[in-house]
Amino acid sequence: MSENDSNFIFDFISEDISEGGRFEGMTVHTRFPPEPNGYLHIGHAKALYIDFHTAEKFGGLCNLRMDDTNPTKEDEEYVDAIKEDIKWLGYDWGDRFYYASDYFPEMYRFAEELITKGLAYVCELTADQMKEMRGDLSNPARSPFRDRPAKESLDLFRRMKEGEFEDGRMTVRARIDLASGNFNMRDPAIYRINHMSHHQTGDAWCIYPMYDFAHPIEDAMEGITHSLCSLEFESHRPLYDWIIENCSVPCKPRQIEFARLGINHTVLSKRKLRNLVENGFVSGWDDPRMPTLCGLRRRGYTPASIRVFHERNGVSKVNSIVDYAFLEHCLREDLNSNAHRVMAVISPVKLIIDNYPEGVSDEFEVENNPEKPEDLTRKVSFSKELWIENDDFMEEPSRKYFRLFPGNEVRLKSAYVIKCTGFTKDADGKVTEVHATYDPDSRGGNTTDGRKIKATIHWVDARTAVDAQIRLYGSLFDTPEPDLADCNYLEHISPDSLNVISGAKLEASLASAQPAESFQFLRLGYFCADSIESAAGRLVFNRSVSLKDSFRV
RNA sequence: UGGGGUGUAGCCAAGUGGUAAGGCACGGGACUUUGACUCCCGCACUCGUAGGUUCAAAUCCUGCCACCCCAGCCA
Repeated sequence: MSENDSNFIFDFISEDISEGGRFEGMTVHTRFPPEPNGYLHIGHAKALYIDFHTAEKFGGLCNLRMDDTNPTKEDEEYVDAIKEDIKWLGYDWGDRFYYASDYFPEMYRFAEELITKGLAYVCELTADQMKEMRGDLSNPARSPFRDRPAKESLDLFRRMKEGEFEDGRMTVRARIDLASGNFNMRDPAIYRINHMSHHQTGDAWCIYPMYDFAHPIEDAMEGITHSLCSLEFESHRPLYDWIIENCSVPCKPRQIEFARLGINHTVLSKRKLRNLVENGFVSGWDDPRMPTLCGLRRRGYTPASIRVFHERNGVSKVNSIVDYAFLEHCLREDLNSNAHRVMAVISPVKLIIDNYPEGVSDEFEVENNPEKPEDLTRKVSFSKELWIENDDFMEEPSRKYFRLFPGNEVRLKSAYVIKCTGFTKDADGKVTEVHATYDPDSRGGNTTDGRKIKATIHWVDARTAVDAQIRLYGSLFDTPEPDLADCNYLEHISPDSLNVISGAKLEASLASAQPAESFQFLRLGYFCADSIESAAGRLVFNRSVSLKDSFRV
């Protein structure tokens, strides 16, 4: 784990499980409770990291639970996607996979218990009336049904469950404090009527529990000791505790809140992301421009890089916006030490080695990763005609340019030292071919007379090169913080956030690259094999570029 | 205006009465079979702010300021 693996949550938990603490001698148990109404994004990965890592830290367990108490917004499609993304990220919930809906029967009984104790009642205020009677900062809320006898509420609640009433006709409300400064305590609704088929329970229920009532019960049913959630639930904690205190649940979990993640240039709102998908601004939840886990996966992000990103960002209660550059740093670091390096020429120009025999092919052993000799080498073919990067040649070298220009020597990575002898241009003055001679004694790239070669460039054999399209992905958004701006964020989608470059040349070894396999390309950054087009041999690669280098204005 | 939170560098973040860790970004240098990577060096006399307590305060006390969350039958 990271160098500084401590945070305020750990401090609370340590205290809780030590002598005299509320969970003395107990095993720490956490849970990750997504609502299956969208795909997981990098922000959820922070919660995943916190939930799973915290459990692990204390030798405990973390459950995966679908928080599916509102069938209106949820769908089975998301359940599978969420599980897949969590597995990909590398977290394991073992056999502890649950649905909040598993506990609907218990929740119903706890609601009955509250009513029986006079701590809840059936309220017939409409949504609008309830809003009107909610009160304000200086006036308490009201409800004419608050003192309804328990027997009557119990009867109505049963009839609600039997489907006797239409949607919205009545609710069950916890009887707490209509004058509380905390609006969540002003007799919050705990059950509502919704005649809708649920993706797990079908038509078994037409009343569904509200989050504030359901969540503490879900946690308690699973023996969760620490219910970690984001800051916006801080003012719900008194209600969480009230439910735990007044229902005869099997354990008393403690809720601890942490700040959620913000990343600049990045929208992390499920609602907005869904909007992008549904309106066709992107190709889907896994469009590589999306901050979803599946999008990042296609973009070439490795699970380790995302985990490390959150690990190093730390956990606090400060609403913070992390630089996107930090995420990129975490990826580069991982790729640099773990990904195979390959050669690709994005903007090719032909290099002809005039003194190299025609029709002859040679092969060079190139290390896959200089930092990891155990990753061995691959063979790269070489011949008289090669492709090199357009900007590795200059007709008139500028100051401090030490790559290829007439008269200059340069090393072809792992191959030979060559000397530029000339070039040809077309009618438009564009360089079409660069000519050079090679030093036959420099096989492998080392000179025999000890002369120093200042620059090394990458290349691809023209005879075996694979043609490719490179997709350049920039940020989807141009404003620094579209997520924070209360404006029409769709207006801020950068029209150039996707740019396709054709005619790139790749090393032949990439012909068999697997989708979503990540490579590091010498000098060019990092790539991910995204998909292989049906047209034979055409690979499509994503190239992630850092924002400052991107082509955006 | 009620309740709940948070303020340490451009961005994260440690720090819990003993004289401001670390990372990103940035600037400089060394090295290099890629100008990448790696490695060095630099980057807060001061912790939102004003006072107070103390030999000593980012840490304790008081006032003020700024920002975030809460009045869904969403989660």
